[in-house]
Amino acid sequence: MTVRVRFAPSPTGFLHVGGARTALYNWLWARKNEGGVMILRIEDTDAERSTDESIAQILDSLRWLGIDWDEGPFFQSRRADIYTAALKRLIASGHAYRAFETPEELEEMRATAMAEGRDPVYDRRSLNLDEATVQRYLEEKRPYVWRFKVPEGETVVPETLLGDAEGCRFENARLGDFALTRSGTDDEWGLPLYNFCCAVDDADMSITHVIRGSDHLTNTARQMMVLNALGAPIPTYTHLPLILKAGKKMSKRDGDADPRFPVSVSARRDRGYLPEATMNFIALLGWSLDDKAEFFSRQELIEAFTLEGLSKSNANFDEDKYLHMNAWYLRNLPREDVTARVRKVLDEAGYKTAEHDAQWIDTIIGHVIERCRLLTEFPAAVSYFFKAPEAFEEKGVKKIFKGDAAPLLREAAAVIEGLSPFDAATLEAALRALAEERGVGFGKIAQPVRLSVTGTMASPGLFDVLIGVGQQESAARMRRAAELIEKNAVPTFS
RNA sequence: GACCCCUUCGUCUAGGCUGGUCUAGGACGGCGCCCUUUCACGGCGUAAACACGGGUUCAAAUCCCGUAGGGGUCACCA
Repeated sequence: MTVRVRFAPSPTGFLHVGGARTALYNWLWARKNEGGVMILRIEDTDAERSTDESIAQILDSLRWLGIDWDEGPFFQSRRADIYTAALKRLIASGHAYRAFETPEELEEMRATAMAEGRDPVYDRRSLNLDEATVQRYLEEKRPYVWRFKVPEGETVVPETLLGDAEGCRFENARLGDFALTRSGTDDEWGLPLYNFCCAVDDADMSITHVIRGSDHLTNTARQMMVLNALGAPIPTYTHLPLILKAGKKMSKRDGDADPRFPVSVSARRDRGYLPEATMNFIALLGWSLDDKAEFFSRQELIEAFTLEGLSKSNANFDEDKYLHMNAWYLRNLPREDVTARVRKVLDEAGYKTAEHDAQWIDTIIGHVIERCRLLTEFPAAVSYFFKAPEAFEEKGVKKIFKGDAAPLLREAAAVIEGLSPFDAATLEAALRALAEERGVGFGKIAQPVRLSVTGTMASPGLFDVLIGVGQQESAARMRRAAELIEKNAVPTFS
């Protein structure tokens, strides 16, 4: 049997990491199985909340992650005929009936049921309406919804992950006669609702495996009842544990409130996360291969992925681990690949990398690469290679720009200026010689030099920095720093 | 509240189906050491968990029951 899966987002906001993981697992399952088909279905039956902008952003995020699809995107909003036909079949077979209650009546019904300790489900009052009353209501043009008449007994959701050997069981009556459509009249059919469309589409698209968040578990029982009523085959279901944020379900409503920890995929991209790291990290939130494997390329993920490897319990989103993984990819992806992406970020930050020697750009990126965890950290990290620091780290100035730092800097500048060739070995020998000559440890020279050239106390190896900055420029910066120290006018930042 | 689901280090997890090889392994984070001109990277080491209570068994993290805790769902949203 060919595997057919779908990712079915509702375009009511951006794609968040939970949705991305659902998409990923479906995609992996399709790609892993010979001939597997990934379908993208946009569940936009809620015209009020669905937006074109969301659709664009969701597709964009999926593409960025490298998750592609074989069929679709299909839009439920354009499949009205299919749902109408299915509804007619349900009506004809006695599985659907009109319900005339107003929202207020339903609200009251729920409140009463709760107060009496019953389940807050629809009490079927319209089901028991006699024919004459129904006719009268219709003539009065009273709006109504079509409700699904749940059968007696129970529904056992065939679950690959949760529940017991058979799956998860639900008592149909407790699920209630849910609405299939929004309210309308005979002149104008009400628009179909989620549980109905979803079931119809899963059948219509011959979906074999439904992989989605476990927040849908109770919906699945409803959808199965519709599938059964339609005589459609039942796919197997896999309800994924949820990704928790601060212990609670991660939702679009959380938004990107905290800019440091956004939940949307696009905001993560903007923050400087790599798609490779994102995919890898997300894959491991609820799935694992064994007790060793951590890093998976796209292809390795496809090969390793199994439904058995899924975890049953909810997972917390660990920012540190995500960051760590991103840093790993920065260091381990092919260098030219990373360089290209970093150049883009640098250009966006105004560095105009095309105006510099490509080899030089690549070299300085190499110098800071293991000090950056996000693409967005690069502009600040390479700043002193492009321009002299305007201010110096306050802590460093206090600690290092003191004593005989200024004369030492002037001497070091003179040494550096006269060097030929200007390479790491020569530089090191000369600077060490100077330290020895002055009877100080190498750090006494290295630290002021670093601070004067970069403005900070932390940097890549000193010789790399000096070579990257350039012979004359380095010497000039050191002299300028000496001057500032002597005038006691070093501009600082903290 | 009702229903459903889940429960191994702070976090993500391996192991659980097929009880003994688990004095519970890995990773992130923490701490310490090494490398070292700083910061990183890297290396080494270390603290840290089977929710609790009963069973079953020669033997339970693994099987059963109960309790507790957590999560999800209870729309004419998806």
